[in-house]
Formats: sequence, C-alpha cells, structure tokens
Amino acid sequence: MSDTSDETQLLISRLSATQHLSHADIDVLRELPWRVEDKAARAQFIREGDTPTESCLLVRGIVVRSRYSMQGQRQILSLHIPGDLPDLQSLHLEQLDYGLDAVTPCRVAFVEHAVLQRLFDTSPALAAVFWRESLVDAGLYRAAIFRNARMKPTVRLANYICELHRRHEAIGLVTPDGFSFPLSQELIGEALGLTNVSVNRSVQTLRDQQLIRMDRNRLLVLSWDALADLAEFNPTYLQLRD
Amino acid sequence: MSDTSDETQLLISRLSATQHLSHADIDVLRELPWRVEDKAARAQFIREGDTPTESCLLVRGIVVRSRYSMQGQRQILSLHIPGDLPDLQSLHLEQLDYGLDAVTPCRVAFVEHAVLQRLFDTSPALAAVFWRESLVDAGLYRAAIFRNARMKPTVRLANYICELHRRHEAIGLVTPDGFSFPLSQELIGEALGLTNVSVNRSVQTLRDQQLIRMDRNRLLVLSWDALADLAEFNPTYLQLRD
DNA sequence: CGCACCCTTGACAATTGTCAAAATGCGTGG
DNA sequence: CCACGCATTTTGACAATTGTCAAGGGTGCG
Repeated sequence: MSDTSDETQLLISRLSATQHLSHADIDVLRELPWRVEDKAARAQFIREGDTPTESCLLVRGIVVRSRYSMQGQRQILSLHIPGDLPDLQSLHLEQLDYGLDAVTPCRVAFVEHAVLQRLFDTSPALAAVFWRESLVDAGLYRAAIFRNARMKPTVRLANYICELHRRHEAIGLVTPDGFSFPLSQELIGEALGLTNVSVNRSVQTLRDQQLIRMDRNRLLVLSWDALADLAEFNPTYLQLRD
Repeated sequence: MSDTSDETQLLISRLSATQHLSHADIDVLRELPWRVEDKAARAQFIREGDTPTESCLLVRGIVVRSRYSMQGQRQILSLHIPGDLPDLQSLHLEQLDYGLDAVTPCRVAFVEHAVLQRLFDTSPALAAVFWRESLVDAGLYRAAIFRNARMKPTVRLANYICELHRRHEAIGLVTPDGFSFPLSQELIGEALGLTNVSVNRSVQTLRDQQLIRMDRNRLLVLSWDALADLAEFNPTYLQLRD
C-alpha cells in the first residue's frame, strides 16, 4: 500500500472533503486501476454525443463541461479542478449531452466503467459515496442557474469567485497569495453568461473596491467577508465538512 | 400484489420511461411504505435549509424546486410532474439548498430515508436505478443553464415547451388536445429568467406562428417539427427510451 | 523580436426590463 | 345564474442594462 498512486491519493482526499470514508472504503479505492493521459490546453477530449466506457478523474489542470450553441458559442456548464470527477455521470447515461474541454494542459486518469460497476455492486457504501458526489455536483448546477438568472454581472462574478475560492480551499490549494487562476475573462463570461467586456467591467469594480487581486495566473481574495457579503454567498450547496 | 397502490404503480411506470426494471426490482418496489399527503396550491412544503428524513414522490399536480433571492424573487430550478422524485437528493445531502413549492393542489407520497437506505444496501441494481434517475435530473439542470444563458426569449420558451411536452409524453399524459398546463406566465418567467411581460410577448410570437395553442389550463403543440426546429431542441439529455 | 492572445476603453445599439393601465378570465358566494 | 373581486394577460411608452463593435496597448511565448 506504500505505492499508493497520486491519482488514488487525490481521489481519497477529494472525497474526504465532503464526506467520511471508512478504512475499508479507502483500501478498496487504492486498488482502482487508472490509466493516465495528458491533454493539451484547449483539447476537447470528450465530445457531446459520445458514449464513453470509462469515467475520469482530473489530476492536474482545469477542465470545463461545455455545450455549444448553433452559432458556435460555448456555454460552460461547470468548471473542474483537480480531484473532481467530471464525467462520473457517463457510468449511467448512454449518450453524453456535454463535452469536456481542457482549459490548461491537464493530466486526466481514466477508470473503466466495468470496474466501477463491480465496485458499486459489491460495496453499497462506496456506491453511496460516489452517488453523493454526483449530487453535490448537481448542487453546483443549481447555484449556476440561480446565479446566472438572478444576479447582476458584478455580484454574479463575485459569487462565482467565492465558489471557486471555497472549492480550492477544500482541497488545500489556497495559499497566502491566493490560488491558481488561469482563466481568461472571455472564458469566465462563457461560464456566467456574460460578454468578455462585461466581465472586464465587473473585474474592475471588484478591484476598485479592494476585494480581490486578479491576474491571468492567480486570484487573491483580499477581504473574504466583504466579498461574500456583496456576493450574497451561501456555501450550503458545496456540502463541505467544516 | 393485486393491491399495488397508485404511488407504486406511478413510480414504476415513471422509472420505466427511462430505464429497464427487472421483475425482482419491481417486486421490491411494491413493498415500499408510502405516506400520502395533500398539499394546497402555493404551499411550500419543504424549505431551503431543512434536513428531511424522507424523500417524496409527486403523485398529482405540479411542484417546483426553487430558491429565493434576497429581494424575494423566486428562481425556479426545475419543474416536476407526477412520477418525479423532486427531493431524492435529500437522501445523501444534509442541508437542502432549495425548497419545494406546490404550484397546483398536489398529492405527495413520502418514504423514509432509512427504508430507501436499506433498499439500496441490499439491492445494488435498484441503487443504480435511483442514482441514474438523479443523473437525468442533473441533465435537466444542464439544459436549463444552457437555455437561460444562450437562448433569446422566444427560443427559450419554445425550448422549454418542447421539454415539458416530451416529459409529459413519456408518462402518457399527452392527448390529442395537448397536456395539462396550469402555469401562469409569471411562473414561466421565474423558470426561464424572464419577466412576465417578456414571456407574454414570446407566447404571442409562438401563437402567431401557429406553433402552439396555450391557455391557463392546457398547452397544445400544433407543429412539433417546426417548434423543435425553432427551439433548437435536442432531447438527448432527457434520456428517454424510444 | 514579433506574433498571438488577452485586457482595456469608448461610443453606440439593441434587447429586455420597468411601470402602469386596461382587458380578460376565473372562482366564489349571494 | 349572476355579480363581484381578484389574479392574470395584454398593451404601450419609456428606461436601463448589457451587448456589439472597434481600436489600442500589454504581455508572454516561440
């Protein structure tokens, strides 16, 4: 067990961020056979309409779930950071209704559906763990629907930043100088249903109010309370254990 | 087994609309003990922040999952029709991040989490069936995010109508004069992120184009192909079996 | 060093929201 | 069965927000 791979360790700490794992569960997870692949920035490595036979774990980098309009504009449905399982759904859905795009260069680990299936058939506890994971994922969707429909651009951006901050924090990726933030303002717009221009204006508002420091590489929250307040941020849906 | 209750029968046909159930599964489902309650129109019977110990099956009427903004406006996250399980999630999530509002007078059947838990612990097959159900539910969220962010009001409404039509069709609730549609235009706006005025203008556009007939009680699609075309409707995400 | 890509800014257009009032429809009680 | 009252739909004028378009300036990578 001393040779626990990076993938396994990452998955375990990620799942632990939102729920309790028994030793037995952990031991079983260690046995999962992963196939690791690296993806280039901008690569779409799973496409809408595909019927994958594997699910994947994001090990390094940023991946977005997305859907394209007829005019070719991308709508980002959710954004994923290391430890996330961005297409766990494909285990039970025949045809995917979204694609997965690497935003940055990424490392992705794949595991066969058949293997997961066998795992869940023998361990109801682990089935529940992964099911719950997909339910938390659905909570992110609800937050997105609400945010995009009911919040003005600046509040919307602030709220999104709060979510990303807490998610990074939950897996230990926030340092005193903030967290890795390799997202263009155009891409943020694709997630929030705004134009790059509108995102830019909102970014400047938050900067002017001394709430954040943000460049193409990192994002630092200068005043969490003030930001969360402006953002009307209620973290219940993230289901993080204290 | 001849005294199979309405609830049970409804649940079975609903699950069958999107997946295959074995005879063994069906037999087990028949044993579920339901507690039936009627709710008045407009009653919020589950609140954001609650920690329910039961999940529910909608037997009759329309229910919406919703979240309220600070200014008190309601955002509808999803709309549910008979056969749906609108808070299956609560089985695995501690605190709900949404409420359930009855739109019309409703009949709702409740089943204890503990009972479901036992069921899923003993039958991985049924656990998978319900898990999958919650994944289809997440697909509705993805559709909503895309629709609300990328579609103009009229297309958005058309797309939503297509979804509702197919969902009603899947459970046999569409007749030659359409399907039951007790939704005010204001409520539709709360789902689509539009004002009642904007919804009204879109309704008139669709009517003028002879695509639908719609009043406060029923909705009839006059030309499915034309409507689906205008709506850029791709039903993959509903995961309906042909 | 130069070429992409991204951020920033400004002027302007267009869509959708806001507000208010009239018309219509529905349910209830007399 | 009719009358009344409330909720909903419809309409129009207007305001405001956000999108569109275009150009200039940075920045980093090859």
